[in-house]
Amino acid sequence: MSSSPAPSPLLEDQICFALYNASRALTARYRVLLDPLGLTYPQYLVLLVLWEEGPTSVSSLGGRLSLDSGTLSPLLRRLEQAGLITRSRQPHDERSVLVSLTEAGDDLRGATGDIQNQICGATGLDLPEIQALRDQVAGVALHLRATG
Amino acid sequence: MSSSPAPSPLLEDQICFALYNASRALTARYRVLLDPLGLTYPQYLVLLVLWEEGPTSVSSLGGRLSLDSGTLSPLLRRLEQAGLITRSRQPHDERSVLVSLTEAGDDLRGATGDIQNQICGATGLDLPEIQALRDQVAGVALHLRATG
DNA sequence: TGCAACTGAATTGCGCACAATGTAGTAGGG
DNA sequence: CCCTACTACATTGTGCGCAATTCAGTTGCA
Repeated sequence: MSSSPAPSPLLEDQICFALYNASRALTARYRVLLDPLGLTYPQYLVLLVLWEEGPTSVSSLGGRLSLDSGTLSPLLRRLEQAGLITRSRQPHDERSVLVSLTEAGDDLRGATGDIQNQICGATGLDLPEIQALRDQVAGVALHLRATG
Repeated sequence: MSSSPAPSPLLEDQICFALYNASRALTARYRVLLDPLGLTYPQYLVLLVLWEEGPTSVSSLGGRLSLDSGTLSPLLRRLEQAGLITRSRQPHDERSVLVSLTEAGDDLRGATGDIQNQICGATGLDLPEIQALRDQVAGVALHLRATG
């Protein structure tokens, strides 16, 4: 008590560790479900955007997912090699790359139908709780990105 | 409406993406604060445990942080090369490696004192809100890991 | 028109995460 | 005392995540 070793915060007290830990735990649950489809979790997120929006530029994907080309370029290359997407330069602007689903990529949508239910069940929360927590967490992320 | 392209969930509706995104956003804020100290965020977490517990085995660190030796071994090697920790085999069990802070590693504790306040401020929440959110998120992580 | 500034992707380098494997050390049963 | 099983850690390989750089293509302006 005399030299007071400074009050460094306990690990479990930190919101940051809670988010970091929960995010990894959730990704691990997704891994079990996505592995049979040959997908990783970030790849699945990219497909979600493509299923929702149709053909999308790399920069637009990056905007939705907050990922830069350093992450997306190799990820998209692997999806292309897997035959799930195609990449083509936009005619009116050769700098921009348009990412489109192949038929195989579109067909995967059906195979992922039940994943969401299983994940929600694994959280141990009911749907209103999940939605409330999601909105709170999304609000924090928005505030962090906006004031960065 | 005729062929019903299947109801794949919207990205923003997903609790998983919210956690994934918030975790990365928070790590990005830490990066700005930790970079001047030559630390990464996972390295900072390891130091938090060592400041709290004192000399700790690799497996104990892994238990606290939910990280395996594949992640911790190279991370600890970098902390050792930076002169912040030492690693030594336990005399009574040569399999176990005891991780201890050097004086430089212990001194870093003081330099990290204000980080926590700055991070809390960056979330846009007040302290009770942060604590409530932290407990909810930690509960989800616990449930996910326990039922995995 | 020519050229500087800008933009969108790709590449490079480094540090996690994590599965799978390897290895040294320990413990326990015969 | 062996021999097997087990444990703790290290290593290898793959895929993010992100900063920094490069490069082709575009835009704007003198």
